[in-house]
Amino acid sequence: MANIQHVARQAGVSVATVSRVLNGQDTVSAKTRIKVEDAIKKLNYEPSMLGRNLRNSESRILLILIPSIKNPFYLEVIKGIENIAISQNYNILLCETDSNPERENIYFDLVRKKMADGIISMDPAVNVETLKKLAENHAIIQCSEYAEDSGIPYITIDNEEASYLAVKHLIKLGHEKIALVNSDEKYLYARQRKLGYVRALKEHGLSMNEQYIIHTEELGFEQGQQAMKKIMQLADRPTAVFAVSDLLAIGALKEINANGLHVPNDMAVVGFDKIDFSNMTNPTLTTIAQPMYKMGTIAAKMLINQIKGEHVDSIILDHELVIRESTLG
Amino acid sequence: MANIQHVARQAGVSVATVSRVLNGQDTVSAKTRIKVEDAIKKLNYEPSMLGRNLRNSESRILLILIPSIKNPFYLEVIKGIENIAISQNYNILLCETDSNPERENIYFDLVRKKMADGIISMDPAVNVETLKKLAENHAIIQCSEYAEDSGIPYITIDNEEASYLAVKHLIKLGHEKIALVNSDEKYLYARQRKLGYVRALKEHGLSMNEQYIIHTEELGFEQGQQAMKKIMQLADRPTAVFAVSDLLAIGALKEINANGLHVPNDMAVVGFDKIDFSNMTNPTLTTIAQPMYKMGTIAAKMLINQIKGEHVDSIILDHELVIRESTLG
DNA sequence: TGAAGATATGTAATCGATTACATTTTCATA
DNA sequence: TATGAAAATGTAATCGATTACATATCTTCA
Repeated sequence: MANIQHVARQAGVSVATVSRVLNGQDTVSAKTRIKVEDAIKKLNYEPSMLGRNLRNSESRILLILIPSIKNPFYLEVIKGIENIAISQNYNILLCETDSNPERENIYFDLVRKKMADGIISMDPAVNVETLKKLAENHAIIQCSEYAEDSGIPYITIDNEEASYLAVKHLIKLGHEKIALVNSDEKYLYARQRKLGYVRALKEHGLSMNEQYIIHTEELGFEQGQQAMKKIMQLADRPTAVFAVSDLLAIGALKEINANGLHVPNDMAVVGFDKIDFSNMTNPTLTTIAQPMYKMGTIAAKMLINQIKGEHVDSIILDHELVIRESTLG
Repeated sequence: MANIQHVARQAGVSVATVSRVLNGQDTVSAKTRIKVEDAIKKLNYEPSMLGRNLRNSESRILLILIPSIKNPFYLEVIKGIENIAISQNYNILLCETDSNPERENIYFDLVRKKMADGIISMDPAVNVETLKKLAENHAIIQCSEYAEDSGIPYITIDNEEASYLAVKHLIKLGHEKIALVNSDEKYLYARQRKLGYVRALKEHGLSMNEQYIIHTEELGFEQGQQAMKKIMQLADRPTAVFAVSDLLAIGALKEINANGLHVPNDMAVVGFDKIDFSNMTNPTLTTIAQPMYKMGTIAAKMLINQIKGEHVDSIILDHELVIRESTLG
């Protein structure tokens, strides 16, 4: 396959000139530019990014760290990232850690080895210490989930406030016994969402029942079903459930249906994320909408700016309660 | 940041020796190996893949072309690809074309420019001519969707047979008026699945009603709903629907529910792919299971073998009918 | 016409690894 | 101890681009 030397020879110019044409520099005369372009066409030449990248010490690849590709929440964010990336001539390497530190390390190595120019971390299970160390020498943005004191810029929503909003909605509807299906509280977002839940209860004079709080290992349909099973068995059964993920909420919904109970009359359900599925369930799911796509675009812009050496500030985006059948009948 | 020269100097050896240690060659004495390893540790050295890749004329990146990241079918396949890739020291670049030729071309360019070592194409809307031309100089595997006469190896299932199986199942249940929600027949899989549908009808002496065949632009919930709306309006309404994607089937399900009809008593539904969500709907969805994960692993192995210069043969995997509530009550 | 300045082009170093080939060191054996 | 083979290490070319700096060519105007 042809390289820049061949093109130079074919066009009767030096490689420098070819490179100038390639990069659209304006110091090339029209005549030589045409000669070079002809040679390029004739030889079917495509510049190698391997050479260019080495010379420029960049890979033009952005790494996206997610726990699981199966949660549609991430997909919408990724779409946002991707569109910005493409428009700026970057490409994205999607890295699914499965919350497995070994996997994570393989991907971190890509940055260390210059195979990627920066990281957007969306993995709540990420090793914060490693991330901090990496951030000393590399561009990193935290998206959605973040470590507060890490000094690494992040973009997210106000999880506590969103959760508060969801629970308040249920309280306003008259519910007094509200279950919380949360994920492991080792994750910041889980702690924040619990805080919102607690605050809403307190503010409306409702007492908190520890039995009403269920923790799940992962965010999935299965886990939602399991959690709901536990809730169903409670002596003093709640009349509403707030799940911190639509996936959990949909699993819960299925379990409630399986028990012959009616949603929302017997049990109201609120989810989180507003994934596409949440509007396909029967009944449709009340949920908290996050601006996922926007979050992705901004995260990408932040990262690219950071790669350029600019300073970037953390950002908190708005959320919204979307009321549908699972709380309104 | 340290490079191989620095390490060599620090260890008092040549770069060749450092490189040998790096690549685990056994011609290095234990003594020097330790010296070099110490130097590496001391300097916090990480070999740059940019240098290595240029020298080796490889990027160790595999490109995966999918139409939309939103269809969970692809996700499971991708998981399979990813696991094999990682185990063989490759990484995957996920490329969502949105069936947009411009996007597609951006991604093809990555291969032309040596930024990727090969392609797994899963996009039915791919430009076959371009793909064929690319295949002359680059490693390419077609996964799930393929062009028959392209000469490019593929891995897929027997779409016609799978479709036949689905429709036969409905016929056996006594249905005689069966609608087909298909995607655009410019795609091979759509034509194949229609063939299976037609064959099942014919074989059981049922006449084909063109009105019962609906085509959709894309595979999504929306399109499924729209298709079902049309079916609902038919004078002689079918009693069953076979949709060529779970997404379409789930959209249809929603529309049927919205019309106050009962599934499967008033209208039976069969989908295709067995995505996770198909078991969460109410009622759960009868569907054709494809071995998605396995398909991914094999596709990745095929591609890597092809990159190595080996000859690879096309493969057809088994499918399976999964009977659930949407046809059985 | 010729000198200064502007414009166009070329030369060669560079990015950071790998590796063919050359050279040195080690070691067993005569 | 000398010798030759085997083992260890080094030298320098190479992958394919970019770019600082040097040089050549072209304009312009006194």
